[in-house]
Amino acid sequence: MPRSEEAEAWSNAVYAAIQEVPYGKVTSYGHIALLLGEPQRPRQVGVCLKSLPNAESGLHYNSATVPWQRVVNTKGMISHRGPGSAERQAQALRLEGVEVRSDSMGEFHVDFSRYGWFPKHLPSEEGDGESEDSDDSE
DNA sequence: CAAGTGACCGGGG
DNA sequence: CCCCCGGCCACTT
Repeated sequence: MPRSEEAEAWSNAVYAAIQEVPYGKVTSYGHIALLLGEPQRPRQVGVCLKSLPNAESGLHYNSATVPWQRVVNTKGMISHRGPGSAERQAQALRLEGVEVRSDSMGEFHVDFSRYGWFPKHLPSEEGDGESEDSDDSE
């Protein structure tokens, strides 16, 4: 559990932001941090997910209400943090219709050009042929 | 209390 | 394209 109010506020913000990720879409830790106005702290986003309570916890934010599976790293890959954890995440995404393919190295990969959700794009990067991310109109 | 680690990211070599 | 390094900050040893 968080040690301070500030830490709890941060984790709550992280969970709320992740809930904004649409069903069947994925985003990155870094982008969640960006949405929270803290682009320099993608690691803290992961820390919060690590401490995400179980569905049985009874808390408002838990593994059943927060789509933790929709967050991967900036390379679109799922890192193996624990035994079977990556497979669990991959499976959860597949149930949402997200195509997750595994390479020979046992790592799972998602195609951002098809399932990526990045509502905020950095300025000063415009004009070049980036024919992706058409910003869904909900 | 100090040092190490990590569900990460971007830049430089 | 791959590897290494600094930064960030909570949590662990």
